[in-house]
Amino acid sequence: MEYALDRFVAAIQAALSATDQVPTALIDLQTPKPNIPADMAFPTFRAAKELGIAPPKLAQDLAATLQFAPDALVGTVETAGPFLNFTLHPERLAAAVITEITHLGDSYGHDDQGHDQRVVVDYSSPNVAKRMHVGHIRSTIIGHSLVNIFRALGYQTIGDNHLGDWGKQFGVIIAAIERYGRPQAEGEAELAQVEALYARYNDEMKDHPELDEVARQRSLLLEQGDPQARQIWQWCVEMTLAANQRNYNRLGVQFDHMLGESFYEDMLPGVIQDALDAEVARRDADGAVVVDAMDKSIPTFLLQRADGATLYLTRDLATIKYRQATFAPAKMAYVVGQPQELHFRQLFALARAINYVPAAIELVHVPFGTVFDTDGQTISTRKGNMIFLATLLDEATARARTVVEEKSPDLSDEEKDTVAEAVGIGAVIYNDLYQDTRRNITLDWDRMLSREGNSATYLQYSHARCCSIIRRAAELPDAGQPADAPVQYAALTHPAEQSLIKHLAKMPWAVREAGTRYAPFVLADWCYTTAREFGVFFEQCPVLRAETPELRAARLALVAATAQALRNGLGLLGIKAPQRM
RNA sequence: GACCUCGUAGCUCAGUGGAUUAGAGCGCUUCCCUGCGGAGGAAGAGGUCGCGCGUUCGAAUCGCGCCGAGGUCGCCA
Repeated sequence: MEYALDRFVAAIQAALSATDQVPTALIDLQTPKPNIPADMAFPTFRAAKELGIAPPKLAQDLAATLQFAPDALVGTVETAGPFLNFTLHPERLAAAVITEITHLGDSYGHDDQGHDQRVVVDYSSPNVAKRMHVGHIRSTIIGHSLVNIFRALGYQTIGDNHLGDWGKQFGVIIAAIERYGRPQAEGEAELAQVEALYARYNDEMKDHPELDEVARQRSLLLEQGDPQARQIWQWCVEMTLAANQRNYNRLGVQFDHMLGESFYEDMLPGVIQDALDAEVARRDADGAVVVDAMDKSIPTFLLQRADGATLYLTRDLATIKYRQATFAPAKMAYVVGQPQELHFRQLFALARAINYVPAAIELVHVPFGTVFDTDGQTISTRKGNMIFLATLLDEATARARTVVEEKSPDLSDEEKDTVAEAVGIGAVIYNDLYQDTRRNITLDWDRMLSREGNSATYLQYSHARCCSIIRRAAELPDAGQPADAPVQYAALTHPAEQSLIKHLAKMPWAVREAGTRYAPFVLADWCYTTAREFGVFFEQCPVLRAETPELRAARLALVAATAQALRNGLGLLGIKAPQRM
């Protein structure tokens, strides 16, 4: 895709090249800082040095000879010492950007850079027989947004929920259910009961060592495919999926695959053998399969225990092999907490060493920071400060509902519910996406559900205000402007209008950067700035009461474009944008 | 001890080689409701960009060394 700003940059590069005064390789354009009155700049330092000219002189010479097409998006060219500054042509930009947004609609900001390429995103990955908590929610929200972003960039995106559905703990769960019976509840409550049974069995095991033996045996039976053990396990998986699905539905999350750890069990002996054959792993004296340190930053690790059991890393290795063989993706991304950073470095290094994935394929760990409570403690059941996803969403929605009741009493009950859900869930999502995900975050209700400043509610509110203007415009009698008259974009000369338009033009760049950096916050930041720019415009530029019908029509088009772009941006973050709230 | 991430305003964070005044939000001090939704907008106070040395015409940004915070380091996931 080539958007207005892309054409602007391309025109500058072409014109600079055409002067024959500077080699194309030395043309390095930059977006200047906001205090510089220019939209694109060419700092001539490097080029001037290569050419043996003084930078200001080169800038002057270039400025004197640059030629642009009469319809180019370039407005003015000026030198500022060693800098060559370019501005956008205000009227042409306004027309170009607003028409682009109008024509592309929901796909404004999308791209085709991922054409013919696939990307696998591994995210959410909750454990079976456990409720989802704050850790999973970060993975779910960040991963979902990345899936949206890559899809928008034209990649065929495969979201895979790598369920923790295998392991020793199932021996205990099966034994517990046999001993105490299946819980009789629904959804999240049923899951909570299974958790309780698990804890109860573990407790009882301390005084009755024979129970430990039973659990061990059930674990073995499950691995051997015993029908009864298998059946209880299957029930756990389905029950967990059903409970989680409610959370996913509320968050708007859908997966293409839910291939849990159990799916890869049969492949494990094979990948261990692959590692041994490739001579990147060896069997040590105890019988464990060891991968020796490859590097200072990749210390020794194990692929198989001395007793023959496999490990987390073994399953992840099988997963990589499977994904490569099945999807042949250009990128594989793992949205997993920062504490597992070393694990992924080891995993990726090993996968490369065995040649499971070609060098051209990107293997990326997208780490996210830990969630702490307001006392700086990690969140855990043991500390009694655990917060589950369902509770979080309920609480957020309930709080939003109170505000909706207060601010918009005229909405119907049904509308209030819809808005409260959008606002509450939006706040939860935004809390995980508005800043660099690597940062540790503090779970602070007041901050998370804040409605002011850089918050989801503020963005949604800005969008609703746009919609309100559009709605009222449709109700007003026609102000003498025929509906099909061409919009006079040239009328949009107010600084607040220009600033907003320039910012709307940047959305495609924000989406691309969010993709290359695996950083949804880049897009969140774009949305926030959009809302701010609109806020200024809203105060300074009356739309419905504009001085002339032409100006009103042009501003209306700008408002509609703003709403569309903001809605698209929020959509990529996974946040709903109600028309009224 | 090694490795990873981070250290920017009272708090939470953007900016990660370029251009007199390093940007936001929250909080604080003032303004703006006879005007399209005040869940808004404007203005102000508040910063030796953890410390030091170096590279460069130029460093919050790159390199090295410290200090501080969080995390990880073969038989958990």
